[in-house]
Formats: sequence, structure tokens, C-alpha cells
Amino acid sequence: MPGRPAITLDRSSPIPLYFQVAEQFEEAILSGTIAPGDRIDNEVDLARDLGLSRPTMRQAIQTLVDKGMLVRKRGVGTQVVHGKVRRSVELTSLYDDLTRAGQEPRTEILHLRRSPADEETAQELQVAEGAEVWSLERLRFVGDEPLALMCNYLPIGLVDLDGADLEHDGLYATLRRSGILIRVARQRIGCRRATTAEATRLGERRGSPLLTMQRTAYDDAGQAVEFGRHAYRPELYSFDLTLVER
Amino acid sequence: MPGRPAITLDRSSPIPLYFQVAEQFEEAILSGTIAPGDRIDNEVDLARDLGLSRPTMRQAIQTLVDKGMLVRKRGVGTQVVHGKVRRSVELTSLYDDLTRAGQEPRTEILHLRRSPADEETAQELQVAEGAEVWSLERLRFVGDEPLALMCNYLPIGLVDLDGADLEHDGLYATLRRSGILIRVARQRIGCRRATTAEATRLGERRGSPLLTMQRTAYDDAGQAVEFGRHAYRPELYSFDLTLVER
DNA sequence: GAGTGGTCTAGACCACATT
DNA sequence: ATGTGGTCTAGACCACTCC
Repeated sequence: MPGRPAITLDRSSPIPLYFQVAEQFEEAILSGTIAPGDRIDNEVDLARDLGLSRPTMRQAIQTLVDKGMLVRKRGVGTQVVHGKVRRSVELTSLYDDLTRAGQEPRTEILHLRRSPADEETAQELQVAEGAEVWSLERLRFVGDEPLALMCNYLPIGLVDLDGADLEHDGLYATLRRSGILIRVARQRIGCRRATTAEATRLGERRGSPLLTMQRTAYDDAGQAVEFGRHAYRPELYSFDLTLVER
Repeated sequence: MPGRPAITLDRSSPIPLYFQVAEQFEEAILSGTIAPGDRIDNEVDLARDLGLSRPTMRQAIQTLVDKGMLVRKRGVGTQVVHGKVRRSVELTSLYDDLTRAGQEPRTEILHLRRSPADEETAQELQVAEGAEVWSLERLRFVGDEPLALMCNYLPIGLVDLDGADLEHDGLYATLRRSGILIRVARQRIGCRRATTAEATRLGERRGSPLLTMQRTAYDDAGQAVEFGRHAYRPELYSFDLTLVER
């Protein structure tokens, strides 16, 4: 019963040392090599044995504390949290989520065009009201089931959108390929009844509850690059979060 | 137009230096002294001028990056993000949320008793199925409007619950006063139709959409201390999140 | 008192973006 | 070439918990 997994470091790798350590601890936790509730060795010993400085070792542990996998307590030690470790909400699109889950997502582009921004969109994207923006509407399926109806708006000039790319790769992957990196996003999660149009698209009845999410995403430079309104079928989708006291 | 706010350090204070710096930057950002999009001075200069080491200065900036208020870009600099800075989902109860928002929350205890844990509760709290746990049901109001119906379950022996405390202070404050600190929580947000009982309590119609949240909270020691199922009226409540690419 | 995590220093070298 | 953030070292002292 080890207070640590077997850890190998590659000092010639471009991957930061703290990240290599964190990765191997994470794997050991997820695989059960270190069980929930187990205490891991103290920072000083770990650093010494791995030939690292203590700040570097601390940084490795901190990344897992931030993920909610480890809990530190001063004067006591560091241990693996109890309970299932679920994936938390991350800065990815639903498309990524589903792909990673091994399911088969499919996207149908309902339209892709330029149109004048409504008041809310203009404010979120920091453009003038009525200014032209990309307007994208998509319907996402898992298998044959419609899962989500997604309306997204992007400033013109930032990127050239292509229907084929979007069907195949999802919006965020398309942005990444254009060199746009999302760094911060703000989301609001709520719920409401489906409109007739939404119900038709999603194969629900009019007035059925839908889980809704509004998101504004910002790039490297702090500029808004995307605003979206999404509606999910609540039987098929929910949001998982891990919150950590800092 | 400063690349930094006026910062004063108190080295005799028990408050960490990096936190003092972060606090004053945050205030400058929220008050508009540093505008969205403004670049702040580089880490090295800031550290030198404040008489801090660079790692300490970095730690200060990092806490604001984690909050989604600053964006760092290698080779370029650090700037304030655009857009409104909303409060993100934090490790607090709804009661805290409402109090801070200056509204007047009121809580009605529907029941507080010991009862056998159902399957899901037992699993989340890591007790045997059918074992006795605290069972707490509350109805929360803002003004005269019912806002949320909350069912919570806690292991027995951890804390003695008192109805008066709960009405007045909320569950999390009561736990804090008992020396229990929540460190990690896992939440699942979804939505569904109200049952007849829920609709009656919340002043909605049967079948109305409700925003739901399940949460399991863990303490210092990684032990589950609380499992709850909450239902919110979607016209009155939503979840705001800020996601940051790490 | 012993052991643990929390904070802090004063540097160093590297990777990346811009000019 | 210059300036920026990203990583890392080898220590130091303190605060807290537990025995």
C-alpha cells in the first residue's frame, strides 16, 4: 500500500515536470492504485525522492487539488477524496464531450449565414446592435436521438465558417484550427418550456422542459469570440460540476 | 493610466502577501480603475516595485486568472478580460447567495428528522442502505415568493442539527459553526417537471419545469458530509459559471 | 515535540510573440 | 533583439494538528 504511485520523470521532455507528476498521480487515483481516503506521502519526502524541488512538487499536487481529486489539510496531510470522481464541466463543447464518451454524435446544420445582431447578442459580443454577425444554428444527435438545439453568434472577420467543417468537427475545434484559443467562458444554466419550433426540432412536445445554457467565450486577448444559446433535452443531458474551496 | 493600482502591503498582517496584492487588483478591476482590455504591468517589474519575489507576484496574478478576471498570454502580457465580470458558482449555499445579493431570504423548515437512507443517498454518503441519516426538508423564499425546495441528508453523529439555527443561518453556516469545513463538492444540474407535491410547495402548476441540482459535499478529510436534492423555480434562479482554461 | 502543509525568497533558464 | 510569461531550484520560516 504505497503512499505514492511509481513515478517516472522524463527531464528531456517538453512536458513540465509538475504536469508529469500530476498525470501519474491522477492515473493512479482513477485506476484505484491509490484508493479513496488513502493518504499520500508528504510533499517534502516526495520532492526529495523524485529529485524535485518542493515548490515543483507542490504545484503537481495543487493541480489535482484544483481538480477536486485530492484534499490537503494543514498539519495533517494530503489524501484522495472519497466518492466517485466524475468529470467536471470543462471548457469544451458538447461535441467534445460526446466524442470522449465514445458515443456517436452527429450534427445537422440548420443554417449558417450573416445576420444583424439582436440586442443581447450585440452586447455580449461587444458590437453595435444591428451589426452583422455570423449566425449558426445546429441540431445535435446522439445516435438517432436529437439532443440539443444550438444557436451561436460570432463576430464577422474573426474566422471564416464553413458548413462542412462544422458538421464534422464542431465549433470549438473549428475555432482552434483557425488559431483561436478560448481562455475564459461565462455560462448561465437555467430551464424553461420548449417553444413549438424547439419541440419540433428536438422531438419533444410543446411546453416540455428544456435545460438551457447561454455562453459567452473569450479568447487569449480577452475579446468575446462567441455567444451561444443552447437547449438540451433534460432526459439526455445534464451538467456536472466539481467545486473546490480555494 | 496606470498599469497597476496603488497597492499597499502590510507585512505584519497575517493575510498572505499574494492575497493582499490579488485583493487590491480585484478591487481596481471591479471599480473600473483598470478597464477591461487594459494591460497590466509585467510580473518582474511589479514584483520589484512592490518588493516581492517574482513567484509571490505570480501567485497573486494567478488567483485572478483563476477567477477569470485576468488573461495571461505568453510573450505578450497580462490584461483584464472584457465583458461583465459576473460572480461565478462558488462553494456556498443558496442562502449565502441571496444574503450577499441584498435580498431577504426566509427559510421554512418542513421537517427535520432521522430516517433510513434510500439507495442513492446511502451511496453518496457512504453509509449502508437503510442506515439512519438526518433528513432535512426546507422551503426557501425571497420576499413572499417560494424559490426553492431543498431536501438534504447528512450522516448522523457528524453534527447536531437544530431547527432554529437552520431557519436563521442556513445549512452551510450551521456546519461551519460546528467546525465542519466543506472543501470539495460535486454537483449535477438538470431539469424536469414538477411533481404535484413540489408544485404545491413552490406555487407552480403540476408539470411545470423545475431547475434541479444534486450535490454531494466533502469536508477536509475527504468524507461526504452532505447530500442534497434541490429544485428551483427557473423564473427566479439560474446558475452562473466562469470557466477558465488552465 | 514532531510532522505536516502554507508562504516566501532570489535567483536561473527556457519558450514564445513581437518588433 | 527584446520583452513577456512558463518553469524550476534550494533553501527558509511559520501555522496548524496531533501525540
